[in-house]
Amino acid sequence: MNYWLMKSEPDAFSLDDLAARPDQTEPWDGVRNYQARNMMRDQMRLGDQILFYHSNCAVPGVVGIAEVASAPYPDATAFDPAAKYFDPKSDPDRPRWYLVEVRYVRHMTRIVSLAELKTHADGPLGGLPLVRKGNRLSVMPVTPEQWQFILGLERTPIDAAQAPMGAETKD
DNA sequence: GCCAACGTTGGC
DNA sequence: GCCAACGTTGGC
Repeated sequence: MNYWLMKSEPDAFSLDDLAARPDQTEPWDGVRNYQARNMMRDQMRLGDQILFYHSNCAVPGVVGIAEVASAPYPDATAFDPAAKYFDPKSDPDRPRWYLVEVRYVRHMTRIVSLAELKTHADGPLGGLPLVRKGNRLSVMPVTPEQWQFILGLERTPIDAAQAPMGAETKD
């Protein structure tokens, strides 16, 4: 089994939105980045575990767990001229874009913020693209060690003296 | 809202 | 194949 981190803008599609879906499952359509596509198409397997990450929001960070709920298949939104992510270079005979379905597992007991994750960028999370400057990948692999470490952070209360700027709840 | 970092496009 | 221009991502 593999581990992943997947980003979503909560204004567009949040973890709550996923939990509210029928079967708590959603096709992860709209990915138009080759690296992200390759990981979904070539490496994701049913049951792989996903850190669900909220980007472009007040407190970016890992908000929950999801899992891969289907085999990869072509992203049909690329074929639809009316769709936001229409791509005329993709057609059903030679699909350019692929997706997997993602199923809700649970919310984190607390948000593990990007700011907090970054405090470990020179340690256990050194190899995680998310904490490296300028990273824009919306789907990335997570090692078993990184996965366990991040879940360990979840179980550890934030020490106020060590809390990164911005990790506190906004007022 | 700003802007740095990045990926893609297209002229040459 | 190079690279400047452009559009997008996403933290802050």
